[in-house]
Amino acid sequence: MDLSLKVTNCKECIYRSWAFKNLTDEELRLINDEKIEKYFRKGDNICLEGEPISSFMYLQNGLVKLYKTELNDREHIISIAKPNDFIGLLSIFSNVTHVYSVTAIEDSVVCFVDLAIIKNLIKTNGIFAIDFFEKISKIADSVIKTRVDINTRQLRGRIAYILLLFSKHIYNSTKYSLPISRKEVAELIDMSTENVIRVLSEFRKDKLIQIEGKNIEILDIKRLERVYDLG
Amino acid sequence: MDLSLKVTNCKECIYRSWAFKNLTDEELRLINDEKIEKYFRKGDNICLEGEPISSFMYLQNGLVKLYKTELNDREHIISIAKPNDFIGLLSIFSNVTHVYSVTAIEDSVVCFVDLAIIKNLIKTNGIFAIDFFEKISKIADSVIKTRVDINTRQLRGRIAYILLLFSKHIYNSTKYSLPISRKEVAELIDMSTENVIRVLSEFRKDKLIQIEGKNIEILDIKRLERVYDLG
DNA sequence: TATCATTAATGATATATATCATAATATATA
DNA sequence: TATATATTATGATATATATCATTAATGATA
Repeated sequence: MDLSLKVTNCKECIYRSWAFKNLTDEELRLINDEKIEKYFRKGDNICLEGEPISSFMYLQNGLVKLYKTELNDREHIISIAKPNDFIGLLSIFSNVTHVYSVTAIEDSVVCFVDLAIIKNLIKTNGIFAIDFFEKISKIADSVIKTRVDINTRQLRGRIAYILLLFSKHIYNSTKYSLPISRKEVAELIDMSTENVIRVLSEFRKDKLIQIEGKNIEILDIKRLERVYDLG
Repeated sequence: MDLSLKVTNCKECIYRSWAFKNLTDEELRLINDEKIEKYFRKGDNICLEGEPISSFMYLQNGLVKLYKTELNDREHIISIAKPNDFIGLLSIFSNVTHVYSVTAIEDSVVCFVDLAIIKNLIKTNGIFAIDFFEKISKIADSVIKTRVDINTRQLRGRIAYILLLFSKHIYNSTKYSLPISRKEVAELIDMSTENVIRVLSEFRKDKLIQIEGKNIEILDIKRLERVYDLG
C-alpha cells in the first residue's frame, strides 16, 4: 500500500468511532479542517525528546516506537504504539516538551491535531472528555503494566512476552515479520542484544518458534505462554 | 498526631488549591458533603486488587504503597504515593476493578469521593477537567518514568535512586526513617532482599550514608547522585 | 520477662546475565 | 557491482545477581 496516496476524512476514518465518537458534525468538521495527516517512512522521526508539544498525535496506520535516550546515549524503548494509539501518551497534559522520542518502525500515518483544539473540546464537550480520558488512561495503564510484567521476569520470560505481544496485540497472527531488530528488542526489555539472539535460538531449538531472519512463527503458543507465566 | 481526631472541610483543605481549585462554592460543597474521610493505621489495606472501583481516592495524609500480587504470590510494588497523590492512578477511568492493591505504610488519611461526582464535574466544568487531567497525567507519567529509571540501572544505581527518592520527593530531608522494610525495597526495585541489605551496607562502608535500623542519613548526596547517574 | 516471629546482616555458592571476541550474513551506499 | 556497515549468530569468559545457610537483632505477644 502506498500510504502517500491516501488522505482520510475524519468522518470516514475507521478509528473515529472509538476515539472521537462523541463529537457533533460541527466539532468533527473543525478537526477535519485543522488536522494534518503526515506520512512517515520506516526510520523517520515523528518527534524528538525535548521538542515543544504543539499537537495531539494519533497513529492512524503503521507502527512506531517511543523511546528515551539515556545518559550513556543508549536508547531505551518505552513502548510500541499501534494504530489507534495516542503517540504522546499523557505528556500532552503533563508537559510542555516531549518526554520521549517517537520513530516509525514501519511506514506510518500520523494525524496531528492542534492541542488547543483538543483541550477546547475537553472543556466544552463533557461526554467527549470522559471518553477521551478513558481511552488515554487505558493506554497509559497498559504501558505501566507492561513495564512491570517485563521487570518481574527474566530473559526467557521477557522474550516470550515480546513474541506474544506482537502476535496477540499487534499482528493478530502467530506468524509475522518482527518489525524491530534484535538490538531494539534488547532496548525494549532491558537485556543485552546477544542474549536476545541466544534466547531466540534456544526457543527455536526447543521448537517453540521458527525463525528466518525477521520472520517469526510461533509453533507452540501454549508452551510459550507457560514460559512467560513461569517468568 | 492522632489522625482520628481530625476532620477536614474541603474548603479549608490545604490540598484543595491544587487539585480542586477550579470549583465553584456550590460544587465544592457537594464534594464536602459527600466525601468520606477515612483513617488508616500503618499496615491497613485501603483497597485490594480486583475489588470494584466506586470512589476516587485522594491521599490527604501519610504514605501508601501500590502493589500487585504476582503468580508466585510475591508482591511487586509499583509505586509509593505521597500526600496529594491520587491513589487509584488512571484505573478509575480505564477499569471497573482495582488493578493494584493499596496499603498504608504510615498512618494515613484518605478521602473517598464517589466516582460519579468526579465524572460529573469533568462533564460539566471544563476548566476543572483540564486541570484534573493535568494533575493525574503528571502522576502517571512519573510512575512510568520511575519504572524506566529503575529498570535501566543495576543494584547500586537502584538503591541510590530509592534513597534519593525518599529524601527529595517524600521527606525533603537527607535524614529520615525509611517507611518500608528491606524486603519491600526489594519488591519496589526488583532485586533480592539480601542484595538490598548488602548494597546498603556497602554504601555505609563507603561513607555515602549512615544507617541505624530504619534511620537513614545521606552523608554525601553528590556522590550518591553520581552512583545513580552511573547506573 | 520469656517466647515466638519477623527483619536485618553476612558469607558461601550457584545461577543468570553481560561483555568480549570472532565470524557469517544481510543491508545499505558509493 | 564492489565496498562498507550493520545485523545476526555463537562460544568463552567475566561480572552481576540470586539463592541458600546461618546468626544476630528487633519487634510483637502472651
